[in-house]
Amino acid sequence: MSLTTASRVFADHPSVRPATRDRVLAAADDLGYVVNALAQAMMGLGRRTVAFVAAHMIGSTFADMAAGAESVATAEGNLFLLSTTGEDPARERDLMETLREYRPAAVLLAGSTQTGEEFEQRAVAYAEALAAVGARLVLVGHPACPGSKSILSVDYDQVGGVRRAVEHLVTGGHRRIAFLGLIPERTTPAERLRGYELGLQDAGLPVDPSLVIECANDSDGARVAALSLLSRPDRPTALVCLTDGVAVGVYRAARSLGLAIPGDVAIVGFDDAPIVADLTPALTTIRVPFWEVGVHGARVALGLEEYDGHVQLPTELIVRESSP
Amino acid sequence: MSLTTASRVFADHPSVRPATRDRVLAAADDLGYVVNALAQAMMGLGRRTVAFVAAHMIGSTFADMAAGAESVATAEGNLFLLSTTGEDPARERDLMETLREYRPAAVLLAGSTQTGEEFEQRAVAYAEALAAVGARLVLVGHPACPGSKSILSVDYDQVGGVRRAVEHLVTGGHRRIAFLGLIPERTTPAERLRGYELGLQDAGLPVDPSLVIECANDSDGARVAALSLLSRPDRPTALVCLTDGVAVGVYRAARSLGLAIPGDVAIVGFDDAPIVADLTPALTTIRVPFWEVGVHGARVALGLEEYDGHVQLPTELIVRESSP
DNA sequence: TTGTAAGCGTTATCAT
DNA sequence: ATGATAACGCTTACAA
Repeated sequence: MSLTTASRVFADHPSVRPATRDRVLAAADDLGYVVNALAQAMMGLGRRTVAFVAAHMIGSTFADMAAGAESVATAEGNLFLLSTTGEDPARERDLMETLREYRPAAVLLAGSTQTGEEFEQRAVAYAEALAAVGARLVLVGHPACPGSKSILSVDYDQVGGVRRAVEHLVTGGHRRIAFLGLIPERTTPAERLRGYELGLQDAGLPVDPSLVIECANDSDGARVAALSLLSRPDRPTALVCLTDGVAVGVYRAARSLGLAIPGDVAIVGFDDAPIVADLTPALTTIRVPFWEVGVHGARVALGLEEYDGHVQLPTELIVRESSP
Repeated sequence: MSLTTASRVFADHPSVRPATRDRVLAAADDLGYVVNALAQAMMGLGRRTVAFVAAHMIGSTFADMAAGAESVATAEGNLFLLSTTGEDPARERDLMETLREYRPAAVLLAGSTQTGEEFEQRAVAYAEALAAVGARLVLVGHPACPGSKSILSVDYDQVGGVRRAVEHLVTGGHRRIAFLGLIPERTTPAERLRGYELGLQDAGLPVDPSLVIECANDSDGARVAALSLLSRPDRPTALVCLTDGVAVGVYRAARSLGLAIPGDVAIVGFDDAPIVADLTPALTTIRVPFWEVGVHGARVALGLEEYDGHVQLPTELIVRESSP
C-alpha cells in the first residue's frame, strides 16, 4: 500500500493484483480521495485545457462559438476555460499571460479586432508566448492574418455571404442598396463591407459612399441611423445590415416611418440569429455556422484536424420575406 | 539569483533589492518565463477556479447565466471553467469527479433537473464530495432544495412570474387560460406550472387539466401542440407558454389558423429572449435576470456575498401587445 | 538581502 | 506484483 501502488491503481496499470487494487480503491472511497489533477498537469500529464477568449459573451454568436468549442473540448475529457476581455487590450494581454501560466493546450481568440498590423503583431506575440509553453493560438471568427502564415485561424465566409446577398437584391431589381452598420477599422465590419462592395461591383454598380452608414451595432443605434437614412428623398430601396440586430433596428425605423418591408425597402441581415425567421416579415439573412466555427477551432487547437493554417467555413443566404 | 529570490520577485515580496529584482525580471523576460500556476494551485495558492456546469449551452438563458458568472470570476482574476453534461446523469457524475480533481473554489450547477428526492440526494452527494476538496456547490436557476438546507442555491421567481402573468390575463377578462409546454417531472416546468395554478386559484378559477398541454420545449413542438389546442371548439382565449420559444411556436400556429393575437388568443411567454419585443405582435413575457443569477451564483460561490442558503431574484412581467 | 532545504501530490525509473 | 527514490516547479520556514 505505497504511493506508487495507489498511483498505479488510479492509472489503471495492469500490473496490480486485484486484491490490493480493491484495498486501495476501498481506502480511496473511504477517504473521499481523488487524484490531484493539478499535480498531474504540472508534470504535463492528464487532461488538456482549451481556453476561449472573447471580448464579450453577449449574443448568440460568441456563445455559439464558445459552445461549439466546449463540446469538442469536453467530449475528449479536456477542460474548457472561458474568459472575456471586455474589449480592453490591456485585459487581453493580462489574460493571455494568466492563461500561459496554466499551460493550456491552446487558446482560442474569438471575434473581430482592429484591422491593420497592430493586431497582427499582437497576435504574433501571443502565438510565440504561447508556443513557449507548448500552447497553440487559434483565431476563431477572425479573418486570416495574411502577413503571418504562422497564425492559425478558423473563419467563416463573411465576404461571400454579403456578396451573395447583394447579388440577390440586384436580381430582385434593386439599384440603390445601402450598407448599414459600419464600424470603422474593425475586421468583421470591414469584411462584410467588402462583400457589399464586391457585390455591387459584380453587378456593375458604383459604390455610393453616402449609402454606407456608420452606426453602433445594436438595434437602437441602427434605428436612429435608419430613421435618417430612410427619410432621405433619394432613400435606398434595399438595406444590407451588418447584423440581424441592426436589421431589427431598421424594422423599427421602417415601421415608424410607415414604410413597408419589402415593398418600400428590402432588408437583409447577417447571422441568422434565433427568432429572426419569426419577425414580420421574416428576415432574409446570412446564416453563419458559429457552432461549427467553434468546433473546428477547438479541433485545430487540439491537433485533431488537418489544417493548412486557415479554415474558412461557408455561409448561406437564407431568403425570407424581407427581400424580393 | 536563486529560485527563492526569483519566487520572491514574482510574488512582489518587499525584501528584494531593486538591482537583483531587475536582474531576475530581465532574465525572465529573456526566457519568456511565467510562473507555473499549476504548481502554485497544487499548493492551494494563486488564483481560484469557478466551474459552471449546465446540461446544454444553447439559447440565451444558460449562456447569460454563464456569462454573468464568468464576469464575476474573471473580474477577480480567477479562472472560469465551463462544461456541459448533455443532460446525461452519468456524464454529470463524471464531470463532477473530474472537476473535483482540479480543486476548484466552487462548482455552479445550472438549470432544471428532475423533480423529487433523487436529484436532491445526488446534489447532497456532490456537495459533500466537493466539500471534501474544499469546494462549494451552488445550484443556479434551480429551486432551493427544501430537504437539505446545506445546498446553496440562487434562483429566480418563476412561480411569481407566471402567477402575475395569469393575474394580468384575468384582469384582461380571460377565463379560459391554457398552459402550454409542460414537461413532466422537471423543476422549471413544475415551478412555472405552479405559478399558473396559483394564478388561477387567486382568481377563483378552476384548473382545467385539458388546458395544461405537454409539448417539447421548442418552437416546432409547440406549434404542433398549439395547432391542435387552438382548433378545439372550446379553445382557450389565452395561452401561458413555458418559454418564449414555445410562444413563437404558438404564433406560427395562430397565424396558420388565421387567429389574431391578441384578438382571438392572447399569448404570454417566459424569459424575455432577445428580439421577442420585435415580433408582431410584440410578445408579453416574463423577464428573468439570467445574467444576475449567474453573477450572484458566482459571488455566493466565491464567498463574496452574504447568503443564508438561498437567494431568489425577482422576475418582471413585461406587458406588450400579445396580451390585453 | 539572499540562499538552503523541505514539502506539496504526482508519476517514472529502477530495484526487489 | 510491489516499493523506494527522484523529479516536476513552486513556496516558505529557517539560516546565513
